[in-house]
Amino acid sequence: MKKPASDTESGDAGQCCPSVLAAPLDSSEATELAGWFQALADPVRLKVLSILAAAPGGEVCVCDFVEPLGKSQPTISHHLKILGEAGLVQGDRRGRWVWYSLNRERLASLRAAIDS
Amino acid sequence: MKKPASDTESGDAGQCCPSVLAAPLDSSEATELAGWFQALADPVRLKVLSILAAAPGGEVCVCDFVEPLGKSQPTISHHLKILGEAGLVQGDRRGRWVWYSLNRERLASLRAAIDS
DNA sequence: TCGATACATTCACATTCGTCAATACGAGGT
DNA sequence: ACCTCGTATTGACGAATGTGAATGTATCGA
Repeated sequence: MKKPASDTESGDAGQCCPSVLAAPLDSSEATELAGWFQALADPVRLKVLSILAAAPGGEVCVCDFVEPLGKSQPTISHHLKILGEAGLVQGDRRGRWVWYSLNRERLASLRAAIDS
Repeated sequence: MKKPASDTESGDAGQCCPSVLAAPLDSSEATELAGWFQALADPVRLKVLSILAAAPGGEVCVCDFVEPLGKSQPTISHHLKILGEAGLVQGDRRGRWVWYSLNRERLASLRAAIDS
């Protein structure tokens, strides 16, 4: 009822990504952020990220995901595509193999989005 | 790889919540984390959190979500339930109204889970 | 007690998602 | 050329999700 209407874009000057806790999100920002979090909302994809984070060279080829994840190769390829579209991982083809690596900047963006 | 690990209680002994980037997640940890992120994977729920974060007293009653979210009251109640089950918000009944507030500790846990 | 108000629950529906079998694509190796 | 291996895509299926109409449950005021 009596909303003080104290919102406004207080200090949102050109930040890197929408923040949940800054000001009321508009629809496009909320949808974009939700898409990124949706990429994290699956145990298989979280395992992919953790395996990538723990990999010595920071890179893991697709074939090395199959056994620890216990999923079929098409399923893993599907999840890698989703993570790639979310900007969380990127693949690099070398010969017959594709090596995936973590995009820690995007992960930091997501962390900043829920920063208090 | 080697990071200063300057965060506060991040001794990996008895940490507060699973971390994506620590070690390869086991299935139960991955499922729990995925459930929390899934609560964030919807634009309506992100808007709920942002409205709560911007509320002057830190509390918003359900009726005040209806207009800014543009969804039906049952739909909003549904989303509040999901956020509550994820531990991200909590409701307090006062008379005919229920005031919801943000659980910033849980949000901090999620932030820590993707901390690099 | 009755009616009105605020919120939660149930139900039904359309859409999306995760999964795998089958298949296609692409890059060596012979 | 072929064939093999690693990866991506397609198609189909069941399961989960977001939504609102209808209904249920409390709480307050008259």
